[in-house]
Amino acid sequence: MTEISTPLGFERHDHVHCVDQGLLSAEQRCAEQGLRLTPVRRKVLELLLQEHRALRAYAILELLREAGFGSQPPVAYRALDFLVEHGFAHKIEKLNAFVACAYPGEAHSPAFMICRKCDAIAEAHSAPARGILGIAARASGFQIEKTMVEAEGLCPSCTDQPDA
Amino acid sequence: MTEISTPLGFERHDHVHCVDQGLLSAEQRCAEQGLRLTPVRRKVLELLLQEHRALRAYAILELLREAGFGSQPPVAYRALDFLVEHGFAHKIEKLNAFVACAYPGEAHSPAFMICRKCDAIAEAHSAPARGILGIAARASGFQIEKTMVEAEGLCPSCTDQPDA
DNA sequence: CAGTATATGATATAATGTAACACTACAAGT
DNA sequence: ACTTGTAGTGTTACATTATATCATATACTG
Repeated sequence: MTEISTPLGFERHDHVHCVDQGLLSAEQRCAEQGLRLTPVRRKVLELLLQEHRALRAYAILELLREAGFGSQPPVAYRALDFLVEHGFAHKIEKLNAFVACAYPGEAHSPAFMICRKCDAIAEAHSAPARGILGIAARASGFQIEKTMVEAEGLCPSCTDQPDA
Repeated sequence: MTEISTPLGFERHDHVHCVDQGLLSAEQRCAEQGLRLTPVRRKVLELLLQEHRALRAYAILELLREAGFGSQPPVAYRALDFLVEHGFAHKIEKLNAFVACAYPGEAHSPAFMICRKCDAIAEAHSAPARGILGIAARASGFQIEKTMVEAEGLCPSCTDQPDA
């Protein structure tokens, strides 16, 4: 697993660095904030970091089983809830699936670009509440707490190979 | 059902007008574009127009059953697919539920404000592809085809009654 | 080390969504 | 009118996604 592989932001990169860095920063932040990065939670984060794709809960569950953890749905969902709640991962609503956060630690309002062909996912930032939506919200008295942006389309590789 | 009721854009309004107008404009557009607004589809649209809330597929299914239509999941999902595909309704991914489009006919990229307390929903416009997200997409070579924006928060009524 | 809070394991079940097939309604061409 | 094709409906069966609940285990706190 040391090769340069799957796309992050659709670009090739040193993937081991991703995983190690991701786990490390999660450990640090949990220590700082008194959160418990238990074995299951750590494992799930590791699994997510290994893919720049969204993993579905039951795929994670299967991988957990292989790794010797409990294999009933709540095991995966609880770990995912923890990771999402604390910003280590995000849920892609469109796919009912989960990805590791690409900018852990930084407070941000993520926006996802989802390739409809290969399911690759890149995370960007967004600020919908600053634009027209924010204006509409203020006008109507709606208090925005969280926003979710997901864009569907074609990633660079799939654009280049329209028939593959 | 003639009273002024549920919020649209969180404001009181003449709801009968909503429903009638919605059905009428759908009929017109279907006629123009050679689409078939069959009884099931029309009924589902009517059900959605009656609520400015998201209805889940199985709730719709139940209402269809009461109205004498088929009551198996595909009946509802197929009608919903039709309505969504042609812009008469939208799916709220966050809730796995559906709402009637508030701006049928107008090409638009909807943004939803979802009250986490009472589940009321208002539809606004958005243009995420014009902002930071668009820049990120162009930079990475991602071709945005469709975007989804959902904001979670508190609607005006729920803000005013923080404990209800 | 007792008591409390938090996390895990496991069972069961709920909620959401689809594949596939038989049948029907309707439009188009002859 | 007849037949042929297409799209829509109804139904069965099943797949996928998610939770409630309870029992057990583990970890922090005084």
